[in-house]
Amino acid sequence: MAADAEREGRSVTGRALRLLAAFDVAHPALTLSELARRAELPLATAHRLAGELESWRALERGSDGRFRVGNRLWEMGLLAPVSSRLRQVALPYMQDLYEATRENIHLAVRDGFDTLYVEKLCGHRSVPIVSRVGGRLPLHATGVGKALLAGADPAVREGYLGRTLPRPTGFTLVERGRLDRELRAVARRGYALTREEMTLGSVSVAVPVAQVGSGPDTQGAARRDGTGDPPPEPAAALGIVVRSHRADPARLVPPLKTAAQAIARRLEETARDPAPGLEHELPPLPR
Amino acid sequence: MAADAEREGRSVTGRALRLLAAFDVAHPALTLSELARRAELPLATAHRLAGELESWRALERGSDGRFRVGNRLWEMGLLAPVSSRLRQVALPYMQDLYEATRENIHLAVRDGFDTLYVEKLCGHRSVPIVSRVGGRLPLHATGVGKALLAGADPAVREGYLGRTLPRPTGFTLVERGRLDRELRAVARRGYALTREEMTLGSVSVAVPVAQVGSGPDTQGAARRDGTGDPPPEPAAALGIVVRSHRADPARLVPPLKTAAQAIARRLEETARDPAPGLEHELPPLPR
DNA sequence: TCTTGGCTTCCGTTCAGTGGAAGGCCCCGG
DNA sequence: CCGGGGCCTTCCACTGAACGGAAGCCAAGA
Repeated sequence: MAADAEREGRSVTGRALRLLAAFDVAHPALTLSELARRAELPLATAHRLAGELESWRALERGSDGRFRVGNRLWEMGLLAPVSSRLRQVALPYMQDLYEATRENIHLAVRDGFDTLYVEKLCGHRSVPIVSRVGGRLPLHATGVGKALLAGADPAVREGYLGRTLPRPTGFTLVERGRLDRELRAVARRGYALTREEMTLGSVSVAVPVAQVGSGPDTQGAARRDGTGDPPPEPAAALGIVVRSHRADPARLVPPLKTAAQAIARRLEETARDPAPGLEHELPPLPR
Repeated sequence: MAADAEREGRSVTGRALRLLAAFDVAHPALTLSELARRAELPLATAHRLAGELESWRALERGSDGRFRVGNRLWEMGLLAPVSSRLRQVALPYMQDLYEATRENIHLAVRDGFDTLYVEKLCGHRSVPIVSRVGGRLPLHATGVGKALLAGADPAVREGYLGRTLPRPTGFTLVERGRLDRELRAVARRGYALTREEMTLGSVSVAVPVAQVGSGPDTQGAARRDGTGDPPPEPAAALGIVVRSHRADPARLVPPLKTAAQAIARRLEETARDPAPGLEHELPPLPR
């Protein structure tokens, strides 16, 4: 740890990124001193680096003197594949699902040991829900999370199950054996069902969105041979959250599967073609 | 320029940010060499820095060896106020507008001399449109842009009008005098109307979302006195884009104004209260 | 008035960052 | 089969950019 701490912040880039990482949902705006404290940097250093980040508009400084994440960084972030490809492709299908059900529709990916929420549609009428776009929740307690974990690389599943898992409600499965069995069932069935395992009163149904042949050239050809590579981890998971007293959530599975398949297909298609129309973009140089 | 170029990339932070800035909509995935060329950095330097950014998950490297913007950066970006406050607050009202009209609903802010699109709702049925969340378009050619420019600081308006303006269609107003008159009219009316000035066949209507008293303590008190500070620049603009043959787009103004007012009010309210519920967030330390 | 806490600037020291060069890999064309 | 041209990676001696302690400024509060 001493060695790690030694290594981590030693590089300039590292220090700069530590400044950025000092922001989170609970602290979206920080004074210089707070920033320095949270990033564990000397004030003078934080001042210089934050100033530099500001001049590049990675940070912005409000009239109150506080630093916030800058529009430039937000713009950059939108270029991440989760947003610019996955979200883009999935959105119309998610909207169809929303309009048909008027419930919370979720799109998530696995990021390390977390469910990372990529998009969420909800109206006034939907169950209020803890998820947040860009937010994280444990994999084992959410519908989309179980769908992702069930399809994940065995090594990842092992690693996940080998830890002490948080237990948001009394219904959350945390014992290794039961959770493992549940995940196998999810994999077999092709969908995950979660009953109040994250939030009391909420039930969720989720299906994986299949990863297409990873290369850009596996097109119509018969998937290798019958044998082969273990099935690739799902690209994402698509889920719906409803009130627990709603009749038969399993009824939602077929439309979910249809949408997931369509998304997977479109993901594969768009993996090939070049770039969409470019416009009038990212013009101003900083400083 | 020589001096600028000299200054810009000289700092490590600068170099790192140049790497990030090498990505754009048309180039969301870059090989190391492309990255180095686009950032104008020696290959060895780009290699080292990109590796460091990767270890912090600001960049990710695909199985094809290409770098892409990382999920971590995307997550960070979502903490920017445009997304975490403005978008958050505006979204439900935008959805109401969408459900009532089924047309493209836009939320945008001014960023320098550009319209920066913060959110966009559109269904299958809406006019296909050039805007993109996180994308930029000229201020003078779009509905939201004109609403923003009309309310902007006079210095900004001056600066904008003093340049040579792009002319996406034959209907775009680019002569200084006419555009200036148009902007005054927009300010007087309280809404902007754009007829095929950006895209042939599309018309848009937009209203400003008022900036609330900037301090967190101007609450109920009478706005200073009658005299005072020039009216603050709008926080954002809200707009609808429809096909040009649709009857009377001005009919959309009242609902837009209502929504914009509601958004402004909620923005003011949420400016005060502390932080929303924090959860299970940003857990893993890199490397 | 004095204190406290936040912010900014300065400047001499030093060590992290630099980038040319060399080597490995793969693909293509002769 | 070999040579050339992409890519990517690693190495390492030099050097100037980054560091951060310290001092000074300002505003709020006691």
